[in-house]
Amino acid sequence: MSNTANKDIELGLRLRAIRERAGLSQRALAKQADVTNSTISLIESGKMNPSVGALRRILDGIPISLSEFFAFAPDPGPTIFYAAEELTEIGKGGLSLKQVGSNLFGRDMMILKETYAIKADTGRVMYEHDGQEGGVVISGRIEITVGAQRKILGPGDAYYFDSRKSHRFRQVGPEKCVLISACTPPTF
Amino acid sequence: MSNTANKDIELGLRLRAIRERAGLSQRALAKQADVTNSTISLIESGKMNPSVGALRRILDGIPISLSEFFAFAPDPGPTIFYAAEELTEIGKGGLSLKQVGSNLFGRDMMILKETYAIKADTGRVMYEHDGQEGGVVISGRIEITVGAQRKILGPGDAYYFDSRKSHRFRQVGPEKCVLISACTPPTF
DNA sequence: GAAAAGTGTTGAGGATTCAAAACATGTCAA
DNA sequence: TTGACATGTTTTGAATCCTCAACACTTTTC
Repeated sequence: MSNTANKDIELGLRLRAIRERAGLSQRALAKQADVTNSTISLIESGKMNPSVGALRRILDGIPISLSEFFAFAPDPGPTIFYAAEELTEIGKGGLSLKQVGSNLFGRDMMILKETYAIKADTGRVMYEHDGQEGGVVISGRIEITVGAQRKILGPGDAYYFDSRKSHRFRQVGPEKCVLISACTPPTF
Repeated sequence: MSNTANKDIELGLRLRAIRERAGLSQRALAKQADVTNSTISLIESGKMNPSVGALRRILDGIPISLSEFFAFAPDPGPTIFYAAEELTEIGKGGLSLKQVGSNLFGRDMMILKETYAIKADTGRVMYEHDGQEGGVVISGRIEITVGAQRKILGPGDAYYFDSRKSHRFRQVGPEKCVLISACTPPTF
């Protein structure tokens, strides 16, 4: 028994939870996974530290990816959903910025629905702040300048850049532009 | 040598890429990870199928989580703009996930355009990962379950929650559902 | 009720992992 | 060159995984 015994148990319980959620018995899973039932039993009871290969075969039989497996866990909680009318408007001028929730508490990101009116422009002054930002254009067209690069994006196009680069957004074309963006951290 | 040899190599190359990106030698990582350098060498050259415990110790020394490790896709790119066709498709089944840029490294966020076909469902298995996620619905309707809470969202509605809560997305209604989401972190 | 088939949980043994230390390069400084 | 130190690779042996098989128990079937 090594110093990783507790980790083994944690891993075992995780496997058991997922297997049971999938409605499989140890033997049924073993058959699909090309592993013996004893292996699964030992893993689930924390008495064995499986090889990655064995675990992979087992998870393939569920099926679930290794990445998903190690990310899985059960847990419940607080304020989550926002109706369209509830998005808080923080824009000004020809630029409407609708924020998902408040930016203040314990948020790692700010998510915005941005609507640029005809010729709306974040201005000649380029913004620079810590963090990163990205988004996807929903409708209309917008010209984005990041550092020395400039591009016009249309519906479905997207962007992602480090916010420390100077950047500017400018609506172009005959139609207002809507995009969904996210930025981190939520500092202003 | 088993039938998982190619998988072993894949895993080894993955480890090597991440280790080198972290600027660590095999011995340096071995010391931090409380593993011997030979173990790392054998894994990287695909001659050994490590135990989960060993791999965990090694990744702790980098550090990177198991989930991140298995989610990592070697694909660099300082790109800023992405044409609609260039968004990388990472979904499966009735669920289309189009990612703005490709994976983890140096990114604080992942931004997705998610398209749920009729009755598409992320499944009963609930996911957990560190970080937070949020999004805005563009069209269609979707039922989102987060922990004990459940709600149906339509165009313009939004959500934001801690990713450690178990969550599930399920398309409802007669029309496919499109939403833009962001999640954090692909941390390091 | 007894047989049959299901469940998860143990031992024994061959196969594999993993640590320790040697091996094989290559680089840098004297 | 020579030595000192870095890199990744390989060998050897003890520890561990993993299979096969049997075990103990519950549920289903006749």
